[in-house]
Amino acid sequence: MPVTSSRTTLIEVAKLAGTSKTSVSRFFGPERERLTPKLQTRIAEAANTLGYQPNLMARGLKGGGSRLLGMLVADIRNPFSVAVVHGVEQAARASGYSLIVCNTDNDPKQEQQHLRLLSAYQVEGLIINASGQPEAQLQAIMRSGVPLVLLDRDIHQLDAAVIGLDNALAIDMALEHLVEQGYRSILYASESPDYASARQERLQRFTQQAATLGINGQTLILNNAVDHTQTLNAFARRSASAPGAVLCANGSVTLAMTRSFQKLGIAIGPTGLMGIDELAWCELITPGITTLAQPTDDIGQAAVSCLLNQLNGLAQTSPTRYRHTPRLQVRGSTTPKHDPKYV
Amino acid sequence: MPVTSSRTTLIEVAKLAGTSKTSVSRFFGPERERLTPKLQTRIAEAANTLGYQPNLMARGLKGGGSRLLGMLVADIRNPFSVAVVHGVEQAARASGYSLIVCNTDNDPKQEQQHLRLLSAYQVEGLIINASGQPEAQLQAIMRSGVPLVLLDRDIHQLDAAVIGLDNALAIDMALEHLVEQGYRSILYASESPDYASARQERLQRFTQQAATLGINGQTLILNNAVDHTQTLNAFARRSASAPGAVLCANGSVTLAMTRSFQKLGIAIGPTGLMGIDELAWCELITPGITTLAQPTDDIGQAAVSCLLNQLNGLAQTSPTRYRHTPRLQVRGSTTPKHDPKYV
DNA sequence: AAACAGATTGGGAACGTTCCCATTTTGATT
DNA sequence: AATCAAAATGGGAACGTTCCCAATCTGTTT
Repeated sequence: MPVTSSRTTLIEVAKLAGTSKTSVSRFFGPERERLTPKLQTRIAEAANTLGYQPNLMARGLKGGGSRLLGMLVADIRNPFSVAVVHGVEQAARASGYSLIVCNTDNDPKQEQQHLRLLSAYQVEGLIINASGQPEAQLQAIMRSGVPLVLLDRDIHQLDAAVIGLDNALAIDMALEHLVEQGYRSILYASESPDYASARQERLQRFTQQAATLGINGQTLILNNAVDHTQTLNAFARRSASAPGAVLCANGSVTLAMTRSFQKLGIAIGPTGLMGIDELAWCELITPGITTLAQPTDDIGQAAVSCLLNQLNGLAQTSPTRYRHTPRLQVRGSTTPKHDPKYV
Repeated sequence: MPVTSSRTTLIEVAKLAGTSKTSVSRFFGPERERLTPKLQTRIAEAANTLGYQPNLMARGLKGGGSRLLGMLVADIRNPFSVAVVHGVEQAARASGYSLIVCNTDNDPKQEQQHLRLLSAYQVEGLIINASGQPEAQLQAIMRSGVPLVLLDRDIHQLDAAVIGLDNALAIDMALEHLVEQGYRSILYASESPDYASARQERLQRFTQQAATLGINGQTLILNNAVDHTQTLNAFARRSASAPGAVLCANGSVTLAMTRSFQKLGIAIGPTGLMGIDELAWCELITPGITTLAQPTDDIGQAAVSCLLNQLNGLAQTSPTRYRHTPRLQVRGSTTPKHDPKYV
């Protein structure tokens, strides 16, 4: 056994098996069945003793396709993103694709760089959870024939499918639940919507529906420059007379709000607390935080199958939106202790 | 602008710039400085108007190296793993490498498959957080000259560097803190050590040090088959007379134990609770859970630089272990309310 | 037995790049 | 002006695969 053996190639396997490179190539491709059983075993043996691994770089070079999917994630430390990555990876693997995941840390600069990188690796499809609005780059990528799917966040002037939560429905479900529980005044807490379309949609639907339903709706835009505890405290104290609830636009907002509740000594429940995105610790905070869980595996799978459809020429007629339905996970944080005489 | 333009190549850029492919190749490689400024601008312009992207597959094929690092993660939904991935990615990017992350979901079968895949992509280095003991495969990879680093979990009979927490030190720090706080009886909760060397090391150090320090040390091995609440309950009730604490071997154990504390109505603090691994929610559980935070960014960086050293021929003389020091994050869960008359 | 169709196999070009080496250009020195 | 060294540039082979097409082999039909 050699101390350092450079990688074995197709040709060496062919030589050992006493056949041609073409046959070995076929053996490892989709045409294995065209080979005589005898030849197949001979090749299998040779490949085995040499420990042969096909070189996917070479395959990717010559027409065969790279069998790679690329994924751009805005924040890999966000549990929601990780859950979706997990779903995407499962689905990709199941279809014989591998995944390169790039994390942009919400930095448009890094986003641009990673996009260049991914297309340099000849990925066959791209799943984008954007931080900025890299429309120009993405348009160029689409023009070069690489299918592309947007995750959670839309991008203006880009004709691509968007996959994510049904944000309007989520807000509706949350409001319905909160109202049903007796809350009459609702504070919607969100990070700055900026370019994140999901945040925009949720915020917009909230203000719209609050008005329609005749709820006293307020919004609180988080922003590390400004301290939001004032607003929150005022809101909670007022709700001693009429129960109010805080609705959090996503997981990190839920984290921030829970922290603030504790710091300010606001009782959870009497003042309601609810969040979009399910998190492992939501059941641990007494009395448990009610959430809308996103079907992350479904979302990941949808992204991959959308890509695969495009790869197989089943291009959708027009860019579609795939809206997924959240699951309501009721816990104690949305049960006011009051006699619900305000209903 | 063509509706669908197949990818532009080096040659097309050369033609447009009125030069040879070699010069263009140099322009995009490390030899750019060897080119006349005039030629450089000419190439830059041509590449720009054509929107040229070097094809990394072709580069990887012909000697130039793939500039890819591979990483195998046992459980991507574990926040600790994600944090390390994040550190690795940062460090890799800083050195001009990209990262393919594969998640094995703790399944040795998938692990094997992903290892095959990664080496097929000609990764130049491999960072392995193993689920099983794929020694044979890893030995083959090392023999083929690909440097390799183990993360958190050692593998028998493999001469590779191991990077992770200084497990003995972590246990010592935890015990010291708990004893200082007045706890005299400590229950060490861990998942089954199996092949996970970090778990083994922690467990072993615990039993050893408990004996040395004259602490009443018990261990509780979690296991989804058996219900552990009995043991925990008995332990907590007994500690009404002499304060006891539960030490959790890692983040998921901390999660499980916190759940159990709540379900059984055990007061956190009077019965101590402490965990290895810092988690976002540990400060939210009243009165806050004391943790030993792992320096995940440092660990990720160490893994990459260890790989890079090997790539640059600075092979360490013998496989090393890089042991990192945890940071103690004290919170209320390790403050018994008792008058410390038992000290 | 000859002829033929179909299945099986093999040779060679091509993919887009890098690297070796040869060639040309530049500028300094005699 | 001639010579020479160094710098700059270019041509061609090679990397390991896939795919096209040609060559061979099998078994069946006339």
